[in-house]
Amino acid sequence: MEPRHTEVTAPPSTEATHTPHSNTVDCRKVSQVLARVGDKWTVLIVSSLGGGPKRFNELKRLVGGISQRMLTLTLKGLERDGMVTRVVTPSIPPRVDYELTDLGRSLLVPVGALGEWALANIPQIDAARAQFDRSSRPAGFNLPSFLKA
Amino acid sequence: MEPRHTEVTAPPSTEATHTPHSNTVDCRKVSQVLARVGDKWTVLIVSSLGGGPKRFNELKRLVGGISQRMLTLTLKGLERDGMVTRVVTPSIPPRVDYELTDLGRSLLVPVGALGEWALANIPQIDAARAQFDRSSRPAGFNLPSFLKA
DNA sequence: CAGCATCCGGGTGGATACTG
DNA sequence: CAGTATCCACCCGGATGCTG
Repeated sequence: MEPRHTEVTAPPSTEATHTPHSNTVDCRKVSQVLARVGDKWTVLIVSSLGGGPKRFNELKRLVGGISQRMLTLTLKGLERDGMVTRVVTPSIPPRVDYELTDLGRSLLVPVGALGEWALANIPQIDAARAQFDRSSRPAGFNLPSFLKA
Repeated sequence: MEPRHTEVTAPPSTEATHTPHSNTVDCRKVSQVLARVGDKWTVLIVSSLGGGPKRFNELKRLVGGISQRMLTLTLKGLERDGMVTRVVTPSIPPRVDYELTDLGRSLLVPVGALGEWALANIPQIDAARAQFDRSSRPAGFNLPSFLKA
């Protein structure tokens, strides 16, 4: 699909030739971060870890509804991104603790802000949806499920 | 999959019986908003609209790499959520303008904060990824693509 | 306990062709 | 120009079974 949105805010000016990092790259990377934050489990896991280190099944219970597959995968992704640390205690039975890094904790700040926004504006969103559905649905059209939930 | 994470920060205490809205519901709705914000196109489109009203193909060019299908779908979803307005001018050729509502503009604030965070911390993330890949990849394992990009 | 490997269904989203 | 309709490939993510 090759996203190539050269810029979003400012028009391309002629002084963009000598800077080693075109903001195109930044824009792409920001989108990546947004995508990670927006994925189904990341925020839930990071939030759960906000209360301190947790073990694998402990997290599984806290998040609720996640499969081990996705928990493992998401944790590994977060570890790769430097958001969480994974500490193995080779005992029997084995013990693994996951903990937020400073980077992971710092992420909680803007994410929390977004959460606050959501909490404050969900009534408006719900109202808009209800009205939209009342006007448009009878005419016989519907959105794909992933945009409705 | 039925996410039922009763709480994320505080343990379930016995005083959660008389409030009409369990925070379970709120938590689910917040996740929905996060999912919307994190989806592939929403933020890009909302950001593009931040500079003022835009027409359909204008948006398509600004976002860059989006298919009309997804542009239409995402715009309709944003309209349903009360984030953008859609104004049709029945001329030949037809003209349709999309514009952010107050709600949509207010979303740009926390999203901008997240963007700032991303911009500030991407170097750290990249460094963590590079190191992680250097240590773990040789051993012969790899993450699914959607967690790597 | 803490995973990994495999299978597999459903949904997401791109490409293409057609309409008002 | 601004969409709609259809087809289809890919991959996310759940369920299950097996290891150390």
